[in-house]
Parts: sequence; structure tokens; C-alpha cells
Amino acid sequence: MADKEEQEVEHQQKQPLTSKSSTGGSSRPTISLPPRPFGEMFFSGGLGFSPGPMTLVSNLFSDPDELKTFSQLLAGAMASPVAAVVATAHQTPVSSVGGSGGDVDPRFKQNRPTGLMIAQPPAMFTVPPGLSPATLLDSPSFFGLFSPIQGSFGMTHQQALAQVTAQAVQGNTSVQSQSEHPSSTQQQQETSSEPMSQLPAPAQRDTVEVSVYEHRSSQPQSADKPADDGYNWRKYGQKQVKGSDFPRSYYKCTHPACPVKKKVERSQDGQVTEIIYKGQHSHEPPQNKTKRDNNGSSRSSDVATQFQTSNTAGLNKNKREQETSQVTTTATEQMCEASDSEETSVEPDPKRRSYYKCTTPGCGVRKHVERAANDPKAVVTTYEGKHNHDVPAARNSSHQLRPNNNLHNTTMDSMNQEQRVARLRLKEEQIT
DNA sequence: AGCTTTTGACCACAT
DNA sequence: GATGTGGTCAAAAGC
Repeated sequence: MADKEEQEVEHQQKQPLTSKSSTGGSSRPTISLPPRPFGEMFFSGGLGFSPGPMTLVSNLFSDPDELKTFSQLLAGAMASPVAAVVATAHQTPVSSVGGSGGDVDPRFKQNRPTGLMIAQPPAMFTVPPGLSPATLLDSPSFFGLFSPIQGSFGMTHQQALAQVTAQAVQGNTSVQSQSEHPSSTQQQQETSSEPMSQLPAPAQRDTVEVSVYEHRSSQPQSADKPADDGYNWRKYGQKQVKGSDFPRSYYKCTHPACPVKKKVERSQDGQVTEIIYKGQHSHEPPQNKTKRDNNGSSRSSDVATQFQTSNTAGLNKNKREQETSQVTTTATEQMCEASDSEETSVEPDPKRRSYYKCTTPGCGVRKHVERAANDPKAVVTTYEGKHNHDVPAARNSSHQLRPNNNLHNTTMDSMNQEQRVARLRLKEEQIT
């Protein structure tokens, strides 16, 4: 029974990469800030259905009417004592993703640089290390962030998100979610109580990523082993997925009765390009791993993970929205951001808000980098805007990956690679 | 001996 | 109904 349901759910979760790929290639995100504060899109007591976080995120931006300015969003996000939330919806030209929502030119996926969705994270929020899932989820601030959208989500929805979020905090504490807006036509079909006056251009659609980052110590990782996220996994299948250059491996948690599975895509050199988690662990992470003991926490993780969930059938009016929505967990991105030699480094001042601007003439892409106040190792990076130019070729080819000697570097390298592909020619723009 | 990985086959779903 | 695709199963092989 549960398996059947699981499969049904899983089928609704397909095509996670399409939205990501739509953000890549030559299509650059254009800043289109979330319709409302993040939390408002995540929780609501409304319709009583229980879509998963993917849909949460998807719905999050399903109403383009409520776009806020970047500053508004950022201000609201940073005001939270629990999590710094920055959300960005980037608009992708329909031409790059197909005329109907969710349809993506497979070339975009095939050509998708490794983990491109990480390269241009348009949105993210950070959960402070040490904050337990229960604390986080029980926190008024958290639910303030994810305050209800009237008529959007019900309690079960909250529970669903809570589970995934808890897992994110437990296992990796690094979540990046991403969803893709339906087409403008579809958007208009979405339930909305607000005017469409702030809709983006009809020829564009929005893509949203939400990221939670926590970075801990580096861990060695075998190219053939699933990333060490604190749990034990057993590989039960491998497939060559269409549109992907890399095989996808399927893992199950080896803990008895634990339903959690994950899918891992790796490049030829063993770098993790994508990890998708499904389900919630019914147990604590194994405690007998000394390398985790080194961190003083059994919940540390260096893995790049993705959470992918879905709502129940029929709960979402827009199926494509479901399919293209996802919650993604990634790790070490902020280190990539800070270490990107093409960009001005970030000073370790926790209070410093650094802004970067793409140096290409006419391109308005900006990047905001900020260290998490409660974790000096964490950096919150927010991309704003969409590049209107191709990636500079010289930069795109000039970077070599570092030796894949540990997971941290592996993931970071992967992201650096992506970032190099998505090269942002940025110069620091100090705003005081 | 027990566990994990590999891999072809099978199934369910979408088109 | 045929075909394509993703996910899972399960026997065999490896460690």
C-alpha cells in the first residue's frame, strides 16, 4: 500500500531537472521576486490539501501578482531570527522551455552543466546549525516566514513541508528548492485573489529555487558511494536517464523499515551532480561513524542533496507545475561563491552585505552575498536577475576541477564548474 | 556468510 | 494499443 502510494507520488515528482535546465544554458534568470514572503507561500490553512514542498515552492510563485522587490524580500528574510530567507523567481523565456508549462527542450537538460541549478541559485534560506528540526518547525519565526497563504495550503501541507524540512535540517541542513512557474497562461489559471498587474512579461515564466545551506567539514567520498549524509544506503538500481549524461543511481536507506530513498546522479569523474531524496527517515542517523563524531554532530553533511516531494493527485490544478517543482538540497555552494576567483571575495565580516553586479554591459544581473550571522562558515548568496548574454567563453573553459579528494570539494567543485559555466562576471558593488 | 553492488528484466505511467 | 521513460525488483557477482 505504502509503496503504491509512494510510487504514485513519485511519478508526480518527475522532471525535476527540467526546471533547472531551463535556468541554465543561455537563459539567464531575471529577477522576479517572490510574490510574497516565503513563508506565506509555504503554509496556509486553506484548501486542506497536502501538496509537498515542491508544490509548496511551486505555489509559492504561482501567483506572480504578488511580486515584491528584492529589497523587500531580503529585508523580510533577514529580519527572521530563525532563518535568513531570500527568494528569487527567475523568469525564463518561454522559448527556452517550450510553449507549454513544464515542457523543456531536452537539449537544455542534456547540455545542462553539472548541477546547474546550483550555479544560479535565485533563492535560498539558511537554517542555523544546531537548530533542531523541531525547534525550527515549532518556531513562530519559522512559521512566520512560512505563514499561511489564504486558500493555498492546509495543515497536512504544513506537515509535509515540516517533514521534508526536518529532514533537510537533520540530514544535510542544506536545502535548495526549485520550482518552475507555469506559463503565463497557466499562471492566470492559478487561484489568485490578487490582480495580475505585476505579472512578468507574458513571454516569460518564472523559476524559483529555495536553498538552505549549512556547511560542515569535508568528508572523503568514493565516487561509487553515495554521498555520506549520515545515513547508510544500499544501492538497488541504476539507470541511464534520458537527457542526462550521467547515470542515475537509486539508493535505499538500509535502516529497517526506513522508507527513505535517494537518487544520485554522478558525472564520469564521480562528482555528484544531483541527489534527490524522497521520504523521511524514521530513525536517527547512525551514530557510529567517527568522521561525524569529529564534527560533534551526527547530523552534519557534506552532501549535495535534493528534496523532492509532491502533493497528492489532483490537489494541484496545474500538473506541470507539480512536475517541475522541487525542493533541492545543496551543500557547499556558499564556499563556491566566496571562492570564485572571478568575483570579488567575500570578507568574513558576518555583518557585511556584499553586492555584486555583472560587468557585462547592459546586463543587470546582481548577486548578493552575505555570511550567516549565526554561522561564520555559511554564506547566503542570492542571484538577482537574468543574464542577457552568453557565458564568456574564456571563463567557461579556463577552470579545472580540483582533485576529487573529498566530498566537500567534490560538491564544491561541481558547483564551481557550474558556476563557471554560468559564469557571472561580477564586480563587487558595495552598498552600505 | 553476510552484505552490497551490478544489471537485465519488469512494471507503471505518460504520450 | 504502441512506444518511451523512470523506478524497482531480484538474481548473480563481488567484496
